[in-house]
Amino acid sequence: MKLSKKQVFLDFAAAKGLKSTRQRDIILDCFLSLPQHLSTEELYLKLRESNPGIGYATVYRTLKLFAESGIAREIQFGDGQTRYEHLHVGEHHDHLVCTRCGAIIEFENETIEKLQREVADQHGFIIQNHKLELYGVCAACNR
Amino acid sequence: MKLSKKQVFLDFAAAKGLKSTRQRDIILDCFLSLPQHLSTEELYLKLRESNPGIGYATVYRTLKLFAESGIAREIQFGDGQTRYEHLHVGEHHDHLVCTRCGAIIEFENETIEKLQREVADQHGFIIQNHKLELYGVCAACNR
DNA sequence: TGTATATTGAAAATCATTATCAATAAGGAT
DNA sequence: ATCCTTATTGATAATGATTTTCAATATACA
Repeated sequence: MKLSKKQVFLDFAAAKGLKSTRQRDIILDCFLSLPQHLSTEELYLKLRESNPGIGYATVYRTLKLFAESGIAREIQFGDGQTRYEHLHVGEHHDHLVCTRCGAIIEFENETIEKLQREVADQHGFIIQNHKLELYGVCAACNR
Repeated sequence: MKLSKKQVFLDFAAAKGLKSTRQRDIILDCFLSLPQHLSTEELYLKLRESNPGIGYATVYRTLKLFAESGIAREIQFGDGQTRYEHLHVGEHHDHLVCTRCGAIIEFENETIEKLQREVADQHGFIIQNHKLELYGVCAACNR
């Protein structure tokens, strides 16, 4: 059975000798309960609603830990803000980004992934991860 | 016959009513003579070697114009700096980025592009451009 | 309970980029 | 050639996101 993201992070923290803190627990629960692609600031504002005491720096630090632990991934859509999305180990998806309304649609395509691996092989390159984003106008915007 | 990038930019500038300036000419020549994927700062430093008078802001402004004119494209590899690469109209390539030595290898794959268009079609999405980067360890580094 | 160490929050610092603005340069009109 | 309008420049200040600093506090374990 697959471990929950929460457990994955707690294991990571334990292995790294991190102490468990109230703030990290709160941020973890909040992060997991919210939708994908949140920017640090969005999460911070959300957190403040129920926990006014939490500092900006702590949110930044904690999100970086999430990324390091593998339960989240940093993404950038060119708007100058780093966003974080949930991530199961081994899971991967790519994005359609609407340049008009900002909507983000996720997709997966195993054929594309296979071709990527072939390209990498041809160059003797070992892929760790990848990023694929298609920018354009979404269905709702182009009518 | 295909227009040179230099001519493409000059046409763009003329159409936009921009005045031609010594600085822009210098920056254009320098940019075109240097390799791909230069950051603004790298180009700025290179320029200063032969033209100490050119200001930082001018380099930023001019590179933005290059991107607007279509002869260059902004790319970001997650290191916090915007880079610019040369671009012929209609030309497109993707990147293998070595996370160990920082090497950037370009590739093109028409099959992947076709699949991308299919994915977009399925979502009623009109692609304007795309970004595909494979991060990993290059051949030179993994031996 | 004591102690070593990780963590926190507030504020200052940093880094890349952008805006401001007075001085200058270009390109046409006269 | 000179005037005039407008774009451009460079220095500097401002911005916005992220990081660092550091003293105070909390945690884990002996």
